[in-house]
Amino acid sequence: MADLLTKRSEDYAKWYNDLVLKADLAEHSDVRGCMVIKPHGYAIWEKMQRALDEMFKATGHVNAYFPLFIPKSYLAKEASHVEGFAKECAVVTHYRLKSDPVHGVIVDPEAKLEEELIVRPTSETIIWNTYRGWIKSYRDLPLLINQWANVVRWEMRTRLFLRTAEFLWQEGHTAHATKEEAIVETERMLEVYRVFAEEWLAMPVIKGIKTASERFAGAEETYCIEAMMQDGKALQAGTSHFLGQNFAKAFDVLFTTRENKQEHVWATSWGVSTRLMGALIMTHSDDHGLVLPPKLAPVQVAIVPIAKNAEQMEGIRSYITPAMEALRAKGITVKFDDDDQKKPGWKFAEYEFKGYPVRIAIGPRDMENGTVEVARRDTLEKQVMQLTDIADKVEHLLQAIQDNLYQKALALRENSTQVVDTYDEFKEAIERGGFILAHWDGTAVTEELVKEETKATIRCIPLEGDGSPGVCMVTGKPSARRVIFARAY
RNA sequence: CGGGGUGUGGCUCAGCCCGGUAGAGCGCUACGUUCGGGACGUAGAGGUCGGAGGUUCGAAUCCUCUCACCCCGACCA
Repeated sequence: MADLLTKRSEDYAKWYNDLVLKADLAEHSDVRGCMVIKPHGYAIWEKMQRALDEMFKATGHVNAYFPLFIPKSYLAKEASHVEGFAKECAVVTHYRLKSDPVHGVIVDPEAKLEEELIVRPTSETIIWNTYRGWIKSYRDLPLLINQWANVVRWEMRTRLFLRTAEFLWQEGHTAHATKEEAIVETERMLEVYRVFAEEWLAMPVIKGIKTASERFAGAEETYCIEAMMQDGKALQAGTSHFLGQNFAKAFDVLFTTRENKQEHVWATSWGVSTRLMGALIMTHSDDHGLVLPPKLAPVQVAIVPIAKNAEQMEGIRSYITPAMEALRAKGITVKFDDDDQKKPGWKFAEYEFKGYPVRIAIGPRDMENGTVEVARRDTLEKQVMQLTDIADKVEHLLQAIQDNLYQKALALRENSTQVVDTYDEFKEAIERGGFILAHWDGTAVTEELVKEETKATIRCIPLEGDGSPGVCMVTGKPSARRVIFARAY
């Protein structure tokens, strides 16, 4: 069965594509750059959504929904925002088709829109245009809103989950009375993302700030969490932006202060997308298929009965039912696979490939011995356990798997992080891959030079870790602290 | 948007150079034997060869155009 999947060591990109397709996570649609997210993939996304949504609610946010279509003129109101997104917008120019003897249907030339609409690449503009009507006084602030939505960015090159023309995400958009409060919000949501990445995805991340060239179009400051994939490349897993008063000024959003003065509000926005699915896959999965952290697995425990006939099947069912009930009482999701069309061996391979964290097999031998066979996906270890207290044992095992995945990913990142002081060392280090901590003089010129010569970009200026000053590895000019360079997705 | 590649049953591909009316494996259907790591046997079903035009007695095969997808570059959550 190993030949189902390209090995990571042979071709990492192909391994990823094969895995996404064969684990039934997603497939390409007939529309270029777009994907169909299949039930197994979507179930994982739903678990991410639920966990994040609860975290947003717990930090005082509420959900709303803003339109897919945005008047073209809105985009033009914030200068750097236009520049960032204009090149990749889908535009709606007509609102009607008509039948045509040759082509079936054609766009009705009579139905041209007076003002063309763009399909949102992100919603800052329409949201801030709306907020103008909602915010009049400091009493209306802060305004803490999130939306779950799809957005479209017409990308040249796409990859399932990592970069698609249409993707699903959440975007938070908040308004505040003061700069300080907006920055606190930006940092708070970044921390929410860190906790989510580490505790749910079991994916260690580094919190940092983007350089000016990597900053979100329209932001004063872009914060991010950066993760390292198994091939040593960096992946931006989430961003949180301090937008200053840029959008408030562009859309005229003023509020009356306590002192009865008119001021522009301060804004943030933050988002994570279905790209996290790609991050999840590339952080944990192996040559045997998908590996899911238990907290995000749609089904945590698959139970495979080994039965020759319906009678044995029922015997096994009643043997294991108390344990299943005990597991479910703990909130653990369990599937008893009584499909008699498929053989146990087939099921083993299938659950392994699709990343079910724990598999329990029960056959006649176990029935005699009062045991079950428990297999864990992360290490592929199998052991025979007494049925007694099996729910407790599995609960602990799930936790152990969650922890192990995080620790393994952390160890990989630490082993693949290099500290260098000279540009020559850097050029060698970047070929080995991983994160490189090096001093940088803070200029876009140096950043661009490194990018051109090595294809490595500054992933972020870390918020934590060694913050001691030094000199730039390229120019020798003063550097405030080491930054993270890497090749990135 | 440049450079390369591929389109043939559901999937992976052979056939194309050198034209003669489409094949394999997997999957699928039925029946039987099986069932502790993707079982086996027997019998079946399933294809406008991406699309359009052309050459020819005859095109999956040759020519022209076109569409889609994949990989590599320039741009990006």
